[in-house]
Amino acid sequence: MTAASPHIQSLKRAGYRLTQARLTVLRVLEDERGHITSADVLAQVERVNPAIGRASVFRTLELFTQLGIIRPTYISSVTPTYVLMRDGHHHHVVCTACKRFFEFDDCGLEALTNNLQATLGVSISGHLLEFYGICADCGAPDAEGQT
Amino acid sequence: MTAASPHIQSLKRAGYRLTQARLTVLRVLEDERGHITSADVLAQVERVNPAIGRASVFRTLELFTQLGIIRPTYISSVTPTYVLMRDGHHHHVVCTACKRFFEFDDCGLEALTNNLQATLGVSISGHLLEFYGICADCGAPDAEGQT
DNA sequence: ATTTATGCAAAACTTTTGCATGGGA
DNA sequence: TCCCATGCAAAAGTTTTGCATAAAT
Repeated sequence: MTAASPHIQSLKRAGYRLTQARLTVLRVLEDERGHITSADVLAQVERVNPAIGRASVFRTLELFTQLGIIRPTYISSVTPTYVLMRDGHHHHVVCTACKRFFEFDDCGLEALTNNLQATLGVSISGHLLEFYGICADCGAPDAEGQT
Repeated sequence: MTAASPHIQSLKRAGYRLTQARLTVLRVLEDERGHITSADVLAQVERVNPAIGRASVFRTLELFTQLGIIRPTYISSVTPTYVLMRDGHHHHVVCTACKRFFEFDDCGLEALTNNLQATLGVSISGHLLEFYGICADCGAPDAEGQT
């Protein structure tokens, strides 16, 4: 009954109730290891617990975004892809051809973060770093874009 | 009538035609200095040239995204905010409270980019770096609320 | 016992098609 | 001239309300 996820902690710390809808959405997000479209969250939640309404899923996604638990990004299509912000940050490389992504941990942005906080007077809580490119599998066979 | 913007160059280099719709959308994007929602692009284009249809605006935004000229991101709301990718990259800090953003140029990600290309075998063409935080105006030096 | 959060289903929007026609190269 | 790209308007989706009720704390 104790909240295992640190995300649940921030939820309660912010004064929100831990409901079935929120717990289910969080589990779906964590099961997908942090990359999932809103449409898929909707589908998974319905599969796991059909009693949960779509509206609650969207309301939860918005709440989680506000709390910095997740971040919507556009990998492809209209539907946003949500990434889990572990420790407030997330980094990946997206193949613009096949839309696959490759996460990586070390971003070395601590210095820049501190620098920006000092320079702009902003209190930074997290970041998203997204690289775009063509993965090895999609690799350019044509000779057009030489870098 | 030569294309001044380097973005127009990449458009033509990729074999696409320089049409009124595309030129107008690009101008709107550049006028807004690189941060504008799809809804605002739509509105601005209609204002500048009512003859251009909504569908073409969306088709153009998608094309520009594919070409790496712009990148959709979620600053707030359902509507994506498009950022201009000058030289393929873009960096900013977003205040999660007032949604204002602060661009900055130096990201120091060259080493990481090379490292990722070598490690993952990906050919990287650009990146988006987004910091989240509370700006000086929104962040009360005093703990609680405003007022 | 209090409120907050939910579910439902329709309403509100945003984005996408299909196709004949106009406009670039 | 030859096609690509457009415009139109309806269709297809996705996300958001409003409100009575359920359920966390």
